[in-house]
Amino acid sequence: MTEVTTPNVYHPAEIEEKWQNRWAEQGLYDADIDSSRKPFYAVSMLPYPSGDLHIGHWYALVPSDARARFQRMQGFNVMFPIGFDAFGLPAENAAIKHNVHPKEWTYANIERMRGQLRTMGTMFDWRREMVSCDPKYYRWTQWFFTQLFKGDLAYRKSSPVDWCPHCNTTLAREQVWGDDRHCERCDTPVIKRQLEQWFFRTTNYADELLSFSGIEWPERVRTLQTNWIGRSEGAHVTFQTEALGESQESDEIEVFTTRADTLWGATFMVLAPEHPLVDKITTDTQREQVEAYIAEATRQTDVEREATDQEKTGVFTGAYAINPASGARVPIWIADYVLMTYGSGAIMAVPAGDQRDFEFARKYGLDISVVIQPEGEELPDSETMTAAVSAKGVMIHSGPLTGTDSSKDMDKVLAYLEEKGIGRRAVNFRLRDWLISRQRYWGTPIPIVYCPDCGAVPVPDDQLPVELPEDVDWRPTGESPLKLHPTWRQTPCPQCGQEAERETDTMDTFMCSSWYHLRYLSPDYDKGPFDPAEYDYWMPVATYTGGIEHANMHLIYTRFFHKACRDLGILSGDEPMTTLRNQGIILGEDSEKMSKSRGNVVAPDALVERYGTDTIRAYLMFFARWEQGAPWDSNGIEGTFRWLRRVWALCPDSPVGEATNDGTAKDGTAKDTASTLRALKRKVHQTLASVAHDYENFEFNTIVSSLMELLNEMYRAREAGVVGTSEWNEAWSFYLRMLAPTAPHIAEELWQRLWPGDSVHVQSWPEYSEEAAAEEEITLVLQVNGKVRDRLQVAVDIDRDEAEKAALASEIVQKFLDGKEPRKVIYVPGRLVNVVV
RNA sequence: GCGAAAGUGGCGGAAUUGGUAGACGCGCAAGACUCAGAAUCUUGUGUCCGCAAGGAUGUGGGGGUUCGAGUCCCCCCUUUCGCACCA
Repeated sequence: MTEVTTPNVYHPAEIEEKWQNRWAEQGLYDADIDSSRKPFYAVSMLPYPSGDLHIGHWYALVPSDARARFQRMQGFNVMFPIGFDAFGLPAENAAIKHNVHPKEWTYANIERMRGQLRTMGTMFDWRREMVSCDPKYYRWTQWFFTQLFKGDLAYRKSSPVDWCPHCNTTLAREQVWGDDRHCERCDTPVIKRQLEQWFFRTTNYADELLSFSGIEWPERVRTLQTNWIGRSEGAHVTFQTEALGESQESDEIEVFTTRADTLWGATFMVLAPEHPLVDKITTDTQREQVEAYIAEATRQTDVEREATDQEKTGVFTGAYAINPASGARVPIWIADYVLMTYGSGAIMAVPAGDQRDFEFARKYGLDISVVIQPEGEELPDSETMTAAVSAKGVMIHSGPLTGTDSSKDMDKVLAYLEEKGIGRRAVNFRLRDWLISRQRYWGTPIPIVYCPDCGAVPVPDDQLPVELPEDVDWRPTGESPLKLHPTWRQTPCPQCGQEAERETDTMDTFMCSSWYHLRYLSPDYDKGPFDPAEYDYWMPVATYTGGIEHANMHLIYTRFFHKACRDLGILSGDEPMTTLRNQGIILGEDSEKMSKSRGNVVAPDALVERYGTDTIRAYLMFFARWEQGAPWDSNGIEGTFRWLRRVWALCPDSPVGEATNDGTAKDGTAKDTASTLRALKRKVHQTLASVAHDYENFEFNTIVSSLMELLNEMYRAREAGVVGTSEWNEAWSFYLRMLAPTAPHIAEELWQRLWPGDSVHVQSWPEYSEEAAAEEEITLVLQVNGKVRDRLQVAVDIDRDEAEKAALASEIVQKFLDGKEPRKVIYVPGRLVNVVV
C-alpha cells in the first residue's frame, strides 16, 4: 500500500485554468507562416452564437482539436482557428422575444461563448477569429457578391420560390426538407410565392461538383451530393405543334427524355399546368376546362400536388403535336404530375414504358403503343397489359431503328436523332440555382443599387461595406425590414449619380459561411478578402470537420463558391477542403434528441466544474465511435475520470533524471524484472503505433482505450519493481506525449513535474521502434477441424515443422483427433495450426 | 418506390489482409479496507448444461464459398438517414 501522508490526488480545477492562461500568455498556439515547416490547416464548422456552448459543440470541436494537436506533434505547422456564424434568424427571433437588438444579443452571446470555448482547452489561434456580422467581415462577403455579379454568376429573376410563412422569408431549395416540404429552421411547411429574387448560378458547376477527385470526403456525403445534384443523361427532343388554322404557325415544344429509344411509343404529350405555351395552344372548346384545372392546381399546396400516391389528373388542351420520329399526331394534355421545375416542364408520354404515363393513358383512354420487346418475355399486348414495362431492350415498330437493342446501343439511337435533326444529346440536373435573397434584417445587405437608367448596379469596392443600419424595425412583416427604413434606401446611382434605391433584401447566411475559412487566413487584411501569401501557404484546408446535416447545403455552397472564385481569378485550386469528416450526434440519456423541452440536455459547464476539461475531452473521444455518436451516459464519464486519476496517482512525483534502477536490483527477481521491462517497452511502442494510426483515421475511441490498457500494464510493471529504470522513464515520456492531444492539461502538469521546462505541447511525437514493439513469444492457437482446442506459448519465429509437431504433441489435440489420421494440417505463421481430419 | 449506411453481451463499443469474438470502459456481483458510507483496491461477469473439470453454443435470420466467416457471396428481416410523379 502507498503511504497516506502525501495525498497525491488529481484536482483538475487546480491545474486547468492555470495552464490555459499560461499557454495564452506564451502564444503557444499562434500559427504563423513558417516556410521551414509543412502547413496543416484544420477547420471545424464554425458555431452559431446561440448563447450557450452545448455538448454537441464540444463533441464537434474537441476530437478535431486533439487531432490537430497530434498533427502538430508530428511536426506540422498547425493552424486551428475559430469564429462565429453571427448573422441569422435566431438572433432576430430572440430579439423579438426579449426585446433586445439582434446585434446586442449576438455580441453578448459571442462574448459568453468565447469564455466557454476557452474552458475547452483547445489550441485555437484567437488572433485569427472572424465574426461574420462584423462590417470588416461582411464588407468582403459583399465584395464576393459583386464579383459573382460581374462574372455573371449572380442574377435576378422572378420565379415561384419557396417561402416560409413563419420565418417570413424565402428559402433556398436546399433549406426545404422532408415529405411535407418544411422549413429547415422552424419546421413550418413552405408555400410558393412568385418573387423577384437573386440567384447564384450553382447549376453552371453541376458537372464539376459531381467530381470528387483529389479530395477525400466520406462516401456518404458524396452520395448525398451526387443524388442532390441528380444528373441524368438523355436527349432534348423537339415536337412541333399542329397549326390550328392555315394562318397560324406551329410552335415547338421541347421535352427532355432519358429514353429516346421509346420515342416511337410517345402517343401523347403532357405539359405542366404552368407551361408558357398552354394558354396559346388551348382550343376554344377546351379553354374552360383547362383554365379550371390550372386554377385548381394553383390552389393546391406543393405537398398536395406532389403527393405521389395521388391519382393522376389532367385535361386535354385540344391541341395536337407531331411525333417527330413516327409522324403520328399526338394529343397535348396538361397534368400536374409534370413539374415546371424539372426539365422543360413538358414530357413526351410513353405509356407502354412509363408507369405514370401508363396510368394516365388508361384513365383517359389514350393510345398505348409497345415499342420495346422485353427480353425473354412475350410482347405485351397494349389492350391487356396492366403495367408499363420500363426496361430497355430491342426496339420494335421504330422505323429505321427497329431491331436496335437500346440496353446496349443507346448511342446509335441518339446519333440517329441528331442526324435527323429531331433531337440532340442533353444532360439534365435536379440541382437548381442557389436562391440567396432573404427578406430579413439580420444579414449581409445585398450590395446592389437600382437605378432607373442603369438598372441593377453593384456597389463599387471603395463604397463597401454597405452597412446594415441599426435603427431599423426588425420585426418581420413579410417585407424586408430595410425597406421600411426612412432614409437608408435612397442613394445616388454609383454609375450616373442620379437618385436610386438600394436592394433591401439581405443574403442567405450560407453566403457568409461559404468563405469564412478564407478570412481566418488574415482576418484584419483590408486589401482583399484574404492575404494571398497566407492563402498560398495554408490552403487548402487539410481537414474539415462538422455535422453531416450540411451535406447538401453548406458543403455544396462552399465548393461552388470556391470553384466560382477560381474561375473569377480570385484564388487557385479546385477544392477548398481536402479531407472531410463528420461527427455523429450525441443523444440524451433517454436516447432522444437533446432538447430543452425534453429536459435531457447535457450542460458542459457543469461537467467541467465536476470533472474538469480533460475528463470531458477524453470521455467525448472514448464513449462512442466519433463518426456515429451515441446516447449520453453520465455514469460512463466516471470511468474516464478514474483513468486520469490513476494516471496522476501512478506518475512519479519528482523530476526524472538518470535511471536509478537497472532492473537487477531486486534480489532473486532479476530475471522476472528483465522480462517485465521488455514487456513494458514492447507495450509502450505497440501503443504508440496504434495511437498514431487511430489519430490519422479519426478513431478516437480506441486511442483512449489503448492508453488505458497501457496504464494497466504500467501498474502491473510497477508491482514488478521497475520504478526508476530507463524503461519506466521512457514509458512516462511516451505516455505523457501520447496523452497530450487528448488531455492537454494533465499531460502538461505531469510533464512539467517530470521534465520541467518546455511545454509538452512543443515536444515532438515519440519515435517508434519496430524492434521494441516486436513480440518474442506468441500464443499459437491449435484447432481441430477449425475449432479452437488448445493454445501454446511458442517463440515468434517457430517454423512450420516445429509448429505442426507441437500441435500434434498436444494431449488435447490428440483427444479430439480421437485416433484419426490428420488429412491436412494448415499452418498460419504467427497465428495457428489447424488439424483437419 | 429509388439511393446510402448500419445490425456484435444488460449498455457504449474492440477485432490490419478471412485466422484466439467480446479489447477498453460503463453496469452488475462477490470480497478487502472502513464504526459506516464515499473513494480506492482485488476477483468475476456472452448464453446454456455442469459442484467442478469440461462441454455445447454464439456477431439480425436463412443459405453458400472455405481447413477456417463478425469479416467474402446470394436471399430475407429490422433500424436510421437522404431523395421522391425528376420524365
